[in-house]
Amino acid sequence: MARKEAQTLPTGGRAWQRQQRIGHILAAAERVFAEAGFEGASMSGLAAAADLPKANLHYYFGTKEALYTALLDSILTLWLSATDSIRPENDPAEALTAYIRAKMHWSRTRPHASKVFANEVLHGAPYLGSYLAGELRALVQEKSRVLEGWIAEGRMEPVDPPHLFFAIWAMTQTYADFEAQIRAVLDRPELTAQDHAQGTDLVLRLVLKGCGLRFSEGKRLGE
Amino acid sequence: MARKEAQTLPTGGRAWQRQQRIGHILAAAERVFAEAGFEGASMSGLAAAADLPKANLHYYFGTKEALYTALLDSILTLWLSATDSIRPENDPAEALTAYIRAKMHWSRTRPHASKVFANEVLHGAPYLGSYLAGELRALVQEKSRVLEGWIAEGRMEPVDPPHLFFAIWAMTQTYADFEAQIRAVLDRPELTAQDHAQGTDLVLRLVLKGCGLRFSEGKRLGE
DNA sequence: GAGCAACTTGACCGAACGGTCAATCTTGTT
DNA sequence: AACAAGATTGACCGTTCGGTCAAGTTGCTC
Repeated sequence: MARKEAQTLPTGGRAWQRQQRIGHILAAAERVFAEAGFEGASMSGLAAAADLPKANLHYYFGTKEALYTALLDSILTLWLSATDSIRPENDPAEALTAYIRAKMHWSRTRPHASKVFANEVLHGAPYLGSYLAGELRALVQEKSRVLEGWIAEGRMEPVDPPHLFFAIWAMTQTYADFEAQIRAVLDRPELTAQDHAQGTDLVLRLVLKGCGLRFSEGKRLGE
Repeated sequence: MARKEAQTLPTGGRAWQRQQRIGHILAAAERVFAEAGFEGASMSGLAAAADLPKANLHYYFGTKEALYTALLDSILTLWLSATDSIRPENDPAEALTAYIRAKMHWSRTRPHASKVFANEVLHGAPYLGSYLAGELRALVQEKSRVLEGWIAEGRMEPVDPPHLFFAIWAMTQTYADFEAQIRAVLDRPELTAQDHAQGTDLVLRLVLKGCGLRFSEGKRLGE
């Protein structure tokens, strides 16, 4: 799956307007696909969410499947960028803290994107299978080697790196994907910034202490 | 949502055969709804999976929605039973270990049930909303008081109990719900018993050490 | 074994689905 | 101002959807 980024286009031009429309449609589609899933979303529903005629969506994307994969594609760009802090020369506690905070922040600010991804994987990743087995797997292997290096140097306790990633993904994304459950249990009309802060604290606590690293409650980077 | 259990029926009787059929249809529906979601599953697909004519499913359940909610209902019975070990008089480490092992075992043996539940919550829990806000919320409040008791007695470190439950649910259920992702990253045709054992070890490590409790790798109850 | 309720099922229905298309309007270029 | 390429859209199409129904079969009761 190729991922190309829009280079800076002269504002107001024909191609620029095209990018605007496509971005507008994808933003609406993210909401609809997140709430209804691929099968549950209808082209007329997607069109209504974008406030455009259905035929217009077909003009830009051809098929529902193409619109969906274009959306997945745009989401993956975000997905891969959060592991930057995990590098051999960094401090393990600071690197993991930064990674977890980034994932939690992403769950808070882009819950729909997380849900679209979750729905795709939940149903067997029919469109994302090759990405998972390719780019994601390679990324996990690379970052796992970094963790193994830290373990070998005695800078953290021996934990299985891939499974640690699974645990971190699960705990952080649950605040987006299973938000309905968390809201119900906490009896909130919607999750507050404080709920997310408490969740972040707990995830940091479990991961850092689980890896034998120091953890101090409520700590922010730089304190 | 009422939950009634089949009392022992005389084998081979009229009512007994009816229960058999219903159980057979629900078992097939669990697979189909897990793989396709509510909207993605079709009545003809459900009928094919159960190897019965479509009209026969309508005879027993009336509508697709009724079949789906009957399935959810049967799943919830399992869901609520795993927290039994969390009682004030038990040892915190042993209670949490038993709970996590139960949840992990359930992810391994009933992955489809987990996926159906996950799909429902992911899309806003339209049918499960009242259960989440009712029975589940009450259960979490009750068990949270147990944890708070342990914390007050100094038997574990202060962690936010509801968020701890969210974390445990997320980490354990991820081995069922996001199995496609884990399989891809680990490069497996399917998850092995050892993969689950390593996952269990990691979840136990994070939770026990995160709560300031002792953790020894590979430990089983009674060792 | 007659009668009846429970069950089974192929054929069918209106609605909604994803997708197509030709007619029309807009816009950058010359 | 003229023109071509791009963009817009209402109307339409074949398929599949969830659901219904009537005709037929089965099995329990008396």
